[in-house]
Amino acid sequence: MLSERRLQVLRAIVQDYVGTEEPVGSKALTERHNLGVSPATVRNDMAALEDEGYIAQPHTSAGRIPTDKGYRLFVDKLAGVKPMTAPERRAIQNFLDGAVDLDDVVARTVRLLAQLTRQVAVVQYPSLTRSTVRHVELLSLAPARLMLVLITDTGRVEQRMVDCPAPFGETSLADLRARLNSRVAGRRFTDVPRLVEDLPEAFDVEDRGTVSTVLSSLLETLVEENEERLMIGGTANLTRFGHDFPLTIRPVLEALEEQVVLLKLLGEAGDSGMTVRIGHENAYEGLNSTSVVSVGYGSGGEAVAKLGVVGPTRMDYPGTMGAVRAVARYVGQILAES
Amino acid sequence: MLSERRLQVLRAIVQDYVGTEEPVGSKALTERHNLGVSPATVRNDMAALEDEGYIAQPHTSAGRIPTDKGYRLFVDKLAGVKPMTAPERRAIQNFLDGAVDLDDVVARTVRLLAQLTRQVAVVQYPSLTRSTVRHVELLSLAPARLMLVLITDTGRVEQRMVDCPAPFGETSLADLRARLNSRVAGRRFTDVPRLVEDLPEAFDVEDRGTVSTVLSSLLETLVEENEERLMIGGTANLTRFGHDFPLTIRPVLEALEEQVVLLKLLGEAGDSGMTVRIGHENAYEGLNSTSVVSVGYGSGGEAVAKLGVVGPTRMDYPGTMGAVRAVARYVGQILAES
DNA sequence: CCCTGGCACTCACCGCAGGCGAGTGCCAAC
DNA sequence: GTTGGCACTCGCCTGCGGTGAGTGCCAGGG
Repeated sequence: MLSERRLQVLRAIVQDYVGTEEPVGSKALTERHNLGVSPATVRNDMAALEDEGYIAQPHTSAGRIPTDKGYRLFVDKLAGVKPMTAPERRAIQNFLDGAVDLDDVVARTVRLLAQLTRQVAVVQYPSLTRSTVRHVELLSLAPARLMLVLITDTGRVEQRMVDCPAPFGETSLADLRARLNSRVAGRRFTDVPRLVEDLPEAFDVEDRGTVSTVLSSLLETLVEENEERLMIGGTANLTRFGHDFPLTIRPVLEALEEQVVLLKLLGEAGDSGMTVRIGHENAYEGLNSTSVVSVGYGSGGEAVAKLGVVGPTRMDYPGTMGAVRAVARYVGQILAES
Repeated sequence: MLSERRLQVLRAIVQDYVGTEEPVGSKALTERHNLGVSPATVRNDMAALEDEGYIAQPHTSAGRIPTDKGYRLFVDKLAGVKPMTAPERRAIQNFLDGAVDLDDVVARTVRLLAQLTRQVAVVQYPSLTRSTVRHVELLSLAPARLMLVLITDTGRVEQRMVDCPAPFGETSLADLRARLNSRVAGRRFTDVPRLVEDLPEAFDVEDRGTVSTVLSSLLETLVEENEERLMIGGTANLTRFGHDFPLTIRPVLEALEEQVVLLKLLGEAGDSGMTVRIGHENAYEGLNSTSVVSVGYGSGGEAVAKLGVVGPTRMDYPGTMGAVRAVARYVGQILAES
């Protein structure tokens, strides 16, 4: 177990390194933080921290930089979440309040997060599978061709064509529409399959085929996970990364383009509370020198999707976590209102 | 007027520079292209080309590189559009044929373009203002709250909430829905305002307020230009740019995030045929060292939106133009079929 | 008049050596 | 356990020739 002072030293190293982006030495540490001990003592502590794998030196005779393990300890034990100031909170709220529809909410959230954290922001569209149904609409486009429109409580709209096995009259259509809505409106997506199971039985024999087709189409829409979409922003912030450019930035850009990767990443993060994945903790290789801070957000108390930021492992964790948490909170509010 | 051989020299310079990314000298030119003259002669020609502003030397005693003006001449007079090979065309078609809906078409197109050109691809969603209406749907969410859903022939769906001045009965709603669709279904967006002008008059006095509200909401949706969306991909290709990194890449990433800028850029490009904007020809400063190749695409003979790529001025113009044109063509076909 | 070979010149790039200084590890003393 | 001292390491910067690709100019030949 590390002594209290050694933890303080580690904290100071992380803070200084994040600030200056340069390896930090024992002398500079004692000057900038009043630890009450001499550089020599700090050197001993640093040697111990290095033995434990919390810090490392890029070259002999250079200062120390935190390792992923060091950051991990810092995040878990040494740093809190820095709350947003009142003006910042107001700014967030004002910025998000102007949104006119779901796309706009997501777009604004991405911009906001990117600006606040000066890093790459990732926002997942509210997931279908965890939302509730606001309305199901059926439109007749041709005698045997319907359009199914699904509207969620988060304002998302999914549509899909349905080719019917047999022509389907307007009366039957209205009937189906009414029955469908009375059963599923306001219900959670996960409950829908159970709720509509026996619906075909209420219809005439000749219509049952069509009803079944519509229903399976509806269910497909519900489970279609690959419809999970993302919005990304603030990629220009990647240029602030470091000096060793192309090598660092390239795999990150590639990862960001692979939405599958990002979705997986967000999916793996814990469902409740904030998750911080540091460097090699990210399964995807391209993100081995970045950290991902993510958190769920949702309209009720329940998370329907996630948002977060991707940045260098050398990031201001307390500030970033504060911003991510605050934004998630306000987005949740906005969604609940609309 | 430049002699034929000088044009050949310019063409050779552009080709070599694009290939090697290094300033090209007189000796190397005569070796790689059989111009039939000696290096000394080429030097004279180069001096002339430099006087005219088509090429420049980064430093005294270095080779020449083309200027924006040089590229312009190259694109206009010296280079054709390199057609895709048959296998490439098949690959494009196969890749796009798998798309299941509009989002997917656009997403696939972006990926495809980015891969083919190894540059940043930009695809505009089919614009509302030039498409036709497939269906308008009205849903009653609450007594005085409706949802308006607009479905276009390109498969795009726009929705919008409407708060009514007075409660609106189901019968009136069905009536409005029917009348609205009979007037606008299949018509072009630009014609809609004229077609629905006198619609409120057909309704009872107490409903007219609501009908007007719905109609103005519909018209708003139609003209709302900022709803024009873009999809961008292949940003990782920016890392292939050059050696002088952060400086070059940053403003480009910033420009790409500003969808407004890109939309303006695409909008300014000619409506028909392919447009190439080279370096400083782009109004936006951040793109002064890039070229934008864009072209309209559409389901009929008519362009409903644009797509293109953004890359360094030092790009393979014939190849890029060929890819952009081919992709636009196939996307048009796909849209027409669906 | 245009092309060509020759020639002197420029200047970016490379590798090398030397000096500087931040930072370290170790040790003896408190 | 802490401290000051000290020798050592090594990355970084700077200055310095050497090298070579490339140029501009000029005089001579088709």
